[in-house]
Amino acid sequence: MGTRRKAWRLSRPRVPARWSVTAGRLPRAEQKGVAIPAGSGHEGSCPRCHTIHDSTGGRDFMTEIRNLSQHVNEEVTLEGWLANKRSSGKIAFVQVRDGSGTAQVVASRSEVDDASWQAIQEAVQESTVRVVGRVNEDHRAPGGYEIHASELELLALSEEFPISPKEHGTAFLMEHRHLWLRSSKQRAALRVRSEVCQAIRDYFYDGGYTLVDSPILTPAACEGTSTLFETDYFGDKAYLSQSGQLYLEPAIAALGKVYCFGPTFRAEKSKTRRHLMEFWMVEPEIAFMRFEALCDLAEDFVCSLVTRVLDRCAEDLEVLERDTKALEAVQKPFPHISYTEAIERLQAKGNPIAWGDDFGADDETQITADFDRPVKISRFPTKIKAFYMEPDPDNPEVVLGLDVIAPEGYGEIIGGSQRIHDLELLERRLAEHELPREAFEWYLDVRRYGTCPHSGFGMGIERFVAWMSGVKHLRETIPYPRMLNKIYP
RNA sequence: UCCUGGGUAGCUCAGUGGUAGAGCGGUCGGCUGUUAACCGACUGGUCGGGGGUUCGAGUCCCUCCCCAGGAGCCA
Repeated sequence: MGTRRKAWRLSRPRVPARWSVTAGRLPRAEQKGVAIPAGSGHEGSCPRCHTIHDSTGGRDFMTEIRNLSQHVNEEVTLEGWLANKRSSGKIAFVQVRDGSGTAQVVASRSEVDDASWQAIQEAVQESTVRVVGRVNEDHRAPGGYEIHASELELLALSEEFPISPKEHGTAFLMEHRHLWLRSSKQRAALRVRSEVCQAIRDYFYDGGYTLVDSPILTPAACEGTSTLFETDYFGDKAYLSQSGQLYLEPAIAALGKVYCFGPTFRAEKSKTRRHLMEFWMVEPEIAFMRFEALCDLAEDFVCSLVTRVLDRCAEDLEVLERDTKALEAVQKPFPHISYTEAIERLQAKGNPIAWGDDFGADDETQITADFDRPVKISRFPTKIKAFYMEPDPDNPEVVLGLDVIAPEGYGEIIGGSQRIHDLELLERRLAEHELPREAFEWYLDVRRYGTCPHSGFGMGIERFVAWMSGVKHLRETIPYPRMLNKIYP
């Protein structure tokens, strides 16, 4: 290491980055101590919080910054990235980020050894460091806790970090997406995403659903409408899945209530803040569920997720400057209007839309503008919806389809329907949509071998996370967005 | 694919026909409680590519490339 260090170009400490300092994250609800069984190889771990014993050198316990409040007046060891540094000659304030939070480290010239002081001078933004010091409560420190360093070791000097303290354009940031992830708002949005995904799994697990993974590589279009990514499958054509729904329907006969949750792909040349080429979708499908129950499920599901995010992501929402009042208003029941009523409402506002037209982005915004929570719209004209949707028994011109539109312009977050369970009708619809019958034989089997009414919906994860986070563009709700003609990094 | 707005220093931008600019960054120096620290000095350019008009083009014209936002489609 010593020889390596000499090879590095020494440079002066950099001026602080503007990245916000989320110091000393308090432990989340689950982060309680875990008992470490003897002989597990982790005997060195702190019994009060998840810490990692550094087995390579038998050094002190390594503490996660989120747990600092549990170590007041104790000496701790931290390893992390230098997020920011300010210096006044004989005293330095170093913000260290370890993934669990950011902590302020205070180093006085008179209290650290020469090597540590030299390391502090040399370390630049995003260098990795090891800090040993005592945890103090101090109102002057962001987060309320700071570490008075006794030692600071420069583990790896960083090259000049491209993301500097002042503003950057989105094009530049997207080129550096892998580095942009380190900034506070990006970290907060990804944590919200993680929480949403966990909440989804918990909701369905607790509800008795079985996870049924649908294939990514499929032989044909699911709905026959979207443009799909094509790939070679040993000489045959295969397509990246745009929905798992069709593969879920056979599974309900085996497992009753099922869901899939994974990436989906659309090759449409959509270039808007509400579209990605690769996005994640969760799709429940339930045997014997009729339309009204589906509407209730979608509503309950959304409310459950919103509550969970408000409950567990308060700190992240603050970093994101999300107005949580708008989310707190999301309570049952959601307004529920028919497609026809939605058209009438739009026309009353002077919108030239006609019955039979599909809603555009502006139309959706106009509809939700009247409400403070998501809006359910149902019973769409048969011809603008997918082939598998069950006709309304009261009016065969419309189908038992449901869209849930998020407020604040985030658009359609849920689309679902009761499915056609009658074999003959489904065969007719396939023909009307000019879909290749032979490719759907397996799908028709669901109706041949003991059919039942059933329903399901799909929810786009990124749109939901964007709505929760108050982020305007979906690209900031997924770690590595795939966008029109853009696949780097 | 179409519509609109852009491309000037590492980054964000100003510059509407006459010497290429600012802030931030970077480098050097100063500062013992900083909060996007601050103060001083220094550093920084194929003005997206090509062609044209002009005594003279970052600026006007043509063309191509790239980026952003939106439309259609959807989650």
